[in-house]
Amino acid sequence: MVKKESLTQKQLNVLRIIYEFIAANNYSPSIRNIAEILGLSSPKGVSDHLTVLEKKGYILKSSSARSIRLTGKSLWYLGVQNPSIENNVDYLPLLGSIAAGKPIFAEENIQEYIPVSNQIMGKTKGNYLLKVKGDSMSGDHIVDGDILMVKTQNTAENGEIIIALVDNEAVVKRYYRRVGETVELRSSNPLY
Amino acid sequence: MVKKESLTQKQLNVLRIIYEFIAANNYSPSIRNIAEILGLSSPKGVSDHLTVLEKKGYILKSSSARSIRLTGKSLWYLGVQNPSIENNVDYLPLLGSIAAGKPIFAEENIQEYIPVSNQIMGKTKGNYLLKVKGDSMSGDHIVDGDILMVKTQNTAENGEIIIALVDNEAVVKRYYRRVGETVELRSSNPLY
DNA sequence: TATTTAGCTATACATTTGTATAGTTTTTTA
DNA sequence: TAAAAAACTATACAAATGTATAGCTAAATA
Repeated sequence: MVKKESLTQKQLNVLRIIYEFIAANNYSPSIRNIAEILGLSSPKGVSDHLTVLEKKGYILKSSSARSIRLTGKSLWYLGVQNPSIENNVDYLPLLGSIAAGKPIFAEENIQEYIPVSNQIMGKTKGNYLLKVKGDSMSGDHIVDGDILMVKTQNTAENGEIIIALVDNEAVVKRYYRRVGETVELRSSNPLY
Repeated sequence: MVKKESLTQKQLNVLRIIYEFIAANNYSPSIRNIAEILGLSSPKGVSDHLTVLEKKGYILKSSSARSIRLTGKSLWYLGVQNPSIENNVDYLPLLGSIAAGKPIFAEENIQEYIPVSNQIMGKTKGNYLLKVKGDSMSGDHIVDGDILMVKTQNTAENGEIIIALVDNEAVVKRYYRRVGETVELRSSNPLY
């Protein structure tokens, strides 16, 4: 939970200067760069500001030179595009449903690439987005036209919603392991 | 047409290291950072590489610390996303549901900031994410715990799903304009 | 073959840079 | 009104950092 951390006028000013410097140069300002823009004669003033801004969650910094990064919070607060992203976004392919017989990962089936936050999807390789066709999973509120965020993994728990490849077509089902080697894939819509 | 000034294997390697460092840290590596990754004992070796890479148009640098930037040419050459300027995601606040009486935009209600692709949300200001509480809209497959992507606009069409502020609490309903000045907000779950 | 380029080592050096110490003044807040 | 927080000045310092000097070897080029 983000705490109530409003900024003073001067702190906001420092944040703006950092944003503008990065937008103009593509690398972080040094503490003395900021001091000069503000007209301050000592680096300590700016250093204090940066400490507060980091504590309030508006910037990230390390001890190495020119390493100030703006967080999502500050980018939203400033109402600007991010010149340097805090967390990476991964471009995931949006897979549609293609004619039977062709594998879903065929290039004709990639509709577009959409950036998805790692905060949402994590960094696992092989993740993708899948457009749902049909209403066989409407009992789980997965309906026609929905876009599923699919995590690729090797194992599944009983009862989990999984994507199975049946005859090269992707089907969304619940996974149930049964006695022996058989596996049941169940639709959540009783009509199926 | 971009002129392809070819790189040697080692120069390409340096370029890759710079890309990966920026992608991981969001700020440029120092010359000695690169030397360490390459296993070189002197900064001069890397410095020579950077001079060549800049002459060939793959990087930009200045004399200040950690100021290496990758050019469009090198990003194209590497076949990767731009690690320093990501202009197609906006950071949106994820709003939760708080105790009655407090406005939903209160800072205590901002749970985190999540980057969302402009391909999904567009670039409208004032957009936000809202965590759903309760099942009054389950008929529209909006259920407890879902995250809604909310577009801020001034008008609504009859029958559209909208977020209304009732006593400072956000409620998700369908919007129906009726004769006269009254407006009906309807739940999609008949139990409500 | 002669010359240039690529790719280094080792060392040195002047800045740049983040951080610290020790204060002062102003503005908020309780 | 007293205390705390914010916002500075001035100075110092070690570490980080880009750059330079003076070499070396191997590969590519003319």
